[in-house]
Amino acid sequence: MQPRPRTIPEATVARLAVYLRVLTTLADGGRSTVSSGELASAAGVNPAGLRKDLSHLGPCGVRGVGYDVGALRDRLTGVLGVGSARACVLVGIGNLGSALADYAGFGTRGFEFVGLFDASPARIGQRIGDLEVRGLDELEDVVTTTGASIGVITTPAEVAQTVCDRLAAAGVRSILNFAPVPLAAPAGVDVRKVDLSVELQVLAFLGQQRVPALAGNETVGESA
Amino acid sequence: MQPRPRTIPEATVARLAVYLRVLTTLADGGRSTVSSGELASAAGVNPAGLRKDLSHLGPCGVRGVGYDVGALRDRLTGVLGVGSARACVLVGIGNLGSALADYAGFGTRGFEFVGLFDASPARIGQRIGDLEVRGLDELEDVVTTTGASIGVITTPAEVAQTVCDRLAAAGVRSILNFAPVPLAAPAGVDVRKVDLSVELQVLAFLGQQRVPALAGNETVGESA
DNA sequence: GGGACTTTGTTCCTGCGTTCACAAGCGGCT
DNA sequence: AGCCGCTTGTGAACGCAGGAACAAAGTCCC
Repeated sequence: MQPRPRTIPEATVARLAVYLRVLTTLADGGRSTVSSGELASAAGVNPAGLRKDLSHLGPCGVRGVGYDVGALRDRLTGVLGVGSARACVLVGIGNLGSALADYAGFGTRGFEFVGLFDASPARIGQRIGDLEVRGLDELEDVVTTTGASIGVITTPAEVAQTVCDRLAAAGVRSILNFAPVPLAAPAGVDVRKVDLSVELQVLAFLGQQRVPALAGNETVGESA
Repeated sequence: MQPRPRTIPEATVARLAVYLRVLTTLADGGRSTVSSGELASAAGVNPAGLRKDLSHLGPCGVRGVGYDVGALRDRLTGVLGVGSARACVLVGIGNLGSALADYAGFGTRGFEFVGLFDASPARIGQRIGDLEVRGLDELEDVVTTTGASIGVITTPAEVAQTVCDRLAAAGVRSILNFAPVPLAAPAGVDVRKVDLSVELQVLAFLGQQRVPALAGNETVGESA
């Protein structure tokens, strides 16, 4: 007797986040309703798939009309859990870490960095945005005090596992890993990996594989 | 009569890139052979899946022994097309773009940035690594001259499509897009998207969804 | 030289994600 | 009030990725 099953496929969740972004843009533009076709093309997905994704949160559209932009945006905000800002810590303030700490796309989406950490004394004390880089020894204190639930790892590969262990022990329950190593975490802690060099290598392979095909270029395709 | 079908699943290609990285590390350590189990655990995947992935490039192991580290590394290098360095251009030298331009993980993996571009006069002329940031008007010239086949977009969302169009017209055939918009490219041009804020939102959702479950933490799991 | 053990390569199967196609429902027009 | 067009929501089929189990093959030991 539960109207909607509690499990939403991970691939769907990723697309819901995209829909939310598009809806926010539409709402800022004063738009009141959207059809699934229009929303799907703005998000770069199939209209039927979009409707199926949205059906996971119960009926939220009006047949013959479409979806109410504001209502759907609020619904997605609630489901994705970005209604209240989430505290995040970032470990490893190299080039990539600095960029992420300053990345506007996070702050405007319900995420707030509450601690930046690095092992190098040269970086400790440096200011990025309105935060000061702290030493790794303060990691547990800050996580406990702020109740941060998300950790981002941009350290060298060699220390990533150690940092992961300390984050998990301190109470962080979700970890985004940019280091090129697989991380083992205790059950109850989610780890997602982003591997930038792998992305490039996949591209290189696809490009090389396509060369002998000599594909024509008369049509236009949608790519996510 | 083609011993190996020319199509390798994209998910497999991504893992092959990971295997290549692990193999390089092993080779540097002087290791001569590896078993699928060991390689799989180092890469964070299932042993059976690893063997299936490798089977796409024909038999390359010795039963009862394992895989020759050097030979397999060379084979993967060839298949992935990173034998010769690939020329890349990067458009949008903000925080993220600067970090990528300096990211060591690219240069050591067969990718070389040959051009950095930005629209802001304040950034033009700035040096990053051994390259100088150029104006967008030089984009086509540099792509043509260097024969760059890969483009990386780290611009604001508003101009990403325009940059994509210019890259494709100039001859770039693979594009890595960090801007939070779906890009349309001509057929024959591959586009891959990396959306950092979506990754965080998925993490936030998984974390919130897990709260009512109150999962125990007695076991240890592998997370990619 | 033969047997047993180890490890690969393959095959089957299960489950998930995606897509297509249709029925149900709502607003607007006559 | 009734009809029509439009759009959502859902059911079914297809294809793909992942995992487990089994057979082939090579090596080491007796």
